[in-house]
Amino acid sequence: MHEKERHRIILSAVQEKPVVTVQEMVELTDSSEATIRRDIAALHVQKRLRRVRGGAEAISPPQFIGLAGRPFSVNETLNAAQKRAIAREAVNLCTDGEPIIINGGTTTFQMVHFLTGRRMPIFTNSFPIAEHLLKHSKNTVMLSGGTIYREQNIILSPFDNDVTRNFYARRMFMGAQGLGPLGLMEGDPLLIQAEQKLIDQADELVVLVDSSKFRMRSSLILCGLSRIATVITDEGIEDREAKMLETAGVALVVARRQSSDKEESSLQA
Amino acid sequence: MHEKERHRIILSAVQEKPVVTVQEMVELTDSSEATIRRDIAALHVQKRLRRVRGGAEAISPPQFIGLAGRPFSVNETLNAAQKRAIAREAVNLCTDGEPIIINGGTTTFQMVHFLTGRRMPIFTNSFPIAEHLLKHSKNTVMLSGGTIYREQNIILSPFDNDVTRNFYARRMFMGAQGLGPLGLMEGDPLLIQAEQKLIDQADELVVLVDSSKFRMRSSLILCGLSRIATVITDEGIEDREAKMLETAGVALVVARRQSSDKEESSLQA
DNA sequence: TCACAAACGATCAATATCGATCATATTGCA
DNA sequence: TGCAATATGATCGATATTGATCGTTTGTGA
Repeated sequence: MHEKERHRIILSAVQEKPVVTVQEMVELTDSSEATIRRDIAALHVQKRLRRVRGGAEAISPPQFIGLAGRPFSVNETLNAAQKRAIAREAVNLCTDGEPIIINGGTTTFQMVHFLTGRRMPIFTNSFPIAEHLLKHSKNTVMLSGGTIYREQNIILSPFDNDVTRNFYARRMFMGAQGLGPLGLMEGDPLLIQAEQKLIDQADELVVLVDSSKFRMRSSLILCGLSRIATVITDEGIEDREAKMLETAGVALVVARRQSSDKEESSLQA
Repeated sequence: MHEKERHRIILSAVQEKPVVTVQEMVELTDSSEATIRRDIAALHVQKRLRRVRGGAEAISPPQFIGLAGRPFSVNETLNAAQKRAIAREAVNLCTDGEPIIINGGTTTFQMVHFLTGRRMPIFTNSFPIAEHLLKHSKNTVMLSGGTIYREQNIILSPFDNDVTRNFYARRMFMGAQGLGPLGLMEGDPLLIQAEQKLIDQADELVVLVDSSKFRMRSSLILCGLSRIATVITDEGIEDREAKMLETAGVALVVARRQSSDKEESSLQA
């Protein structure tokens, strides 16, 4: 990873959250603490961000947290490391120029950081994802039309004859609330609606779920395992669960966390 | 491969990605590192790109142009006071609960400041308008689907059977590049396309133009005067121009610049 | 206040990149 | 074809960047 590239990612991360820790940037850029510190110092003298103990913050505090910041406050900080590692693997599956669909969600949102240097047509129903990609990348961004639901951060239209139906991609990336033998599960009916609109617009369905999702159950089934091409998860996946995916013919990618994190205790929480 | 050929490839790569490494260019052109370095050096002195350690980056944006910041930087600062006064009058026409359509543009963008305390369904094809309303108001925001064009800051879909067709409003607000006896004129074909999609989705068409627009001419006619219900402009409008509107049955609102602006007024100082 | 852990800055070795030089290949021209 | 001019590729020493280590500073909680 090169200096400019790192600077881009760091600045993009600082836009996201009011304050970003050195550790987070280490994970994002896959470089060392020392390098990140040097980068922060350089960007600080360039007045592109403000250096604070533990990390960096955006230069202009009157920035509203707004929409993009909201997903973080709820459940983002907890499994952030896993989600990022999973998102990194997801982006690694992509080839420049190849169209993709990204369904809104906190895990899929993490993909934006790794998409900054890419160049491809990206369709999404998530306003924050579109916003971030527009501001921090040169990808072609396509958005589904409809009402913006603030709580779920997605755009949804009651009409079927939408631009959505005209976009076709090789891969679609999505998160979920749970993943079991019956298939992909979601809790929010609104999300189900949004996802079902997109799910047939791509050849391969790639599901991004941290390993805790294998033990979650939910009332609403979105689709069966057979529809899923690939699952990306973290090292917490158990053999039994991996076996289940294998039996169903689902490819499995296990994302390893880059650095030695002591958040390993997050399982008991 | 010839020198010119490589230069073309390198420049195109730099346009697409903000930063390109020497290694990537080596793979792209199938030539050696030394050659690429020479090429980069040559293009650097020609100011066609900027040389950085490890590769090259695009010369133009050392900063992210971003989206929300752009409309202001171009021609916003100059006529900001007028535009804001016009936008205030436009919002004054609205009633809470009554759906409206706001077409993208620098003048219509100013409406967002006066919509913060309102509560109505707002449909727009402008990403910055949607972004601002989401972050700073509680209005219900609806967005048209499609590709986001960065230059014009609008969202446009090549398909007609869009969610757009299902939203109907009492009023639609739009700007224009010019307004003359022949009707409403626009310069950018892309904007024309976006506007024509929306124009029939509202009863009343409200046009926001500062008075200089009466003396502007443009090649593309969007619609005739008869289609326009109301024109909002500033005190610079001349009698002859006001007469023209009256004859065509267009209501005219002249926005006076308020010295009692609660916003930061650029006039006082 | 003290003890402890996290964050920091400095240093140094490992690595990557650069610039210069020279050998080789290609092109243009007589 | 032969020759000169130029472009390209390879090598190597010089330089810059990176990552790890270690001692110091800062913040936190008992």
